[in-house]
Amino acid sequence: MPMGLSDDELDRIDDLVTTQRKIKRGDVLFHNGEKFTNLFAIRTGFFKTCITSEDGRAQVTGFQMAGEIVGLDGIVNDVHSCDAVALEDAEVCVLPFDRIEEISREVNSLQRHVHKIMSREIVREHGVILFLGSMRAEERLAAFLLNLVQRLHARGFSQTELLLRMSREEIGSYLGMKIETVSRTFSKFVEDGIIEVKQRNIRILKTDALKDIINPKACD
Amino acid sequence: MPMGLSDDELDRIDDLVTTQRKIKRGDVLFHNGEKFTNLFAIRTGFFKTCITSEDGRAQVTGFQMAGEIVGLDGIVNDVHSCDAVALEDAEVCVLPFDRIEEISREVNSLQRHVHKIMSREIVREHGVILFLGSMRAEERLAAFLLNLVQRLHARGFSQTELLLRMSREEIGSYLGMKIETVSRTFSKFVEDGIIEVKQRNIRILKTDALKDIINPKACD
DNA sequence: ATCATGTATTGATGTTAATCAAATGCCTTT
DNA sequence: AAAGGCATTTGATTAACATCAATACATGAT
Repeated sequence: MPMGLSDDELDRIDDLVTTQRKIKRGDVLFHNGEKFTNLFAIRTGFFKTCITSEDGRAQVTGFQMAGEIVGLDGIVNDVHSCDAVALEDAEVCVLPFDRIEEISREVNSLQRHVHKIMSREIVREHGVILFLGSMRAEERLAAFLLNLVQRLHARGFSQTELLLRMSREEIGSYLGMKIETVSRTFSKFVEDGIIEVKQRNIRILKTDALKDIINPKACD
Repeated sequence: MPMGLSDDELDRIDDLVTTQRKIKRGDVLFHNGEKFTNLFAIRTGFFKTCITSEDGRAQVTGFQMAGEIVGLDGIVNDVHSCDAVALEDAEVCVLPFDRIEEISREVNSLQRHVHKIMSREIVREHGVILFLGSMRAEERLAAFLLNLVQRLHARGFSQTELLLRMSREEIGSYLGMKIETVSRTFSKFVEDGIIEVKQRNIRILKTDALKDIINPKACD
């Protein structure tokens, strides 16, 4: 939370971060139906959030990495409505939400920050809705890879290389396609010389080609 | 906003609702790229929100009716990232967001309310992601109809009859399917005796059948 | 009422991705 | 190293939906 804050304000925010929690790969940070009391700021590691409908249909709704906040779904009904699962060993800061509300009454910049985080999540989901509603398989995977690499780059990682923390199945669930289609689409990108794939290691050879797939160049 | 509030608190919230705005059918309440300053509470009428990607792909992200709030997408970057269009003549309360932040510092229940509204929108979008990612055409349309009629019923309207405010095209965009598929799916429901359709008037004959479509009964 | 325009339905065909099925490769355990 | 269990890839077929095309219907303007 890098903002111009007074010492006093910083102290207040320090109060907020009381506990940390370590989560092992595969473990659940919170699950659907669990009482909501905390938001979680991811310090290290990688998570997925997923919902399950009554009939057992599962859907990955997002992948979260260091610096991002999970748990916002729980605020509305004081109950979490999705699961958050660690895709690798992780550490999170536990942020009691009643404390957040309390402090954000006094520290304007925290209040603003909380609002922006929630709004950002809404806008992010708009993007997911866009690609699920209107893109074909290749476009979805291209958008997914570009989004991941862009977020990783913002954290100081390579713009061209990434290690997928999730399985093909989880990618498929997120992108609304079956595992076979995910695999075939990766293979197609490799054939076309756009990426290299070694298991979960991806090297992007032609970023522009990925962009072109999503946003085909008008030729007239 | 029905909550136990003191007179003083109610006065503060009255302050908030300074202006009302009338919007004609087809007119835009706010559009992508416009500076964000206000949220809008829908008093009467019906809206759609939609985003457009760079290459002109359009996607309806939601339909909003009386009592719901639009504009939350604008908070994160102080710029709206979608369009809100009236599908019928409408009236909205204009809620300056800086005033909301100011007052919600003092009136805890307003603060809580704002947080819940934003969280509710996040959870709603999870639901959209679920059906876009994992449901087939019939399931999507069934879920759409049930959701609409349930929201209308909560506002005192019929549980079985509804007037669609949006075109087949807009339904299709929201549900990630083409207009022809929307039309065919309506026709199929009519053939099956599940609904009656007269243009945009829908009468639901078998609510349970719609529920079964989404959530097929296990038979073993 | 008639015409024009936009909206919706229906039919025939094509494309995309799902499904079914098998094989391959990787990683862990013994 | 061998065996077993997953995850992934690849191939063949099918199902779902999109596209193309034509028609019907409804609404508003003249």
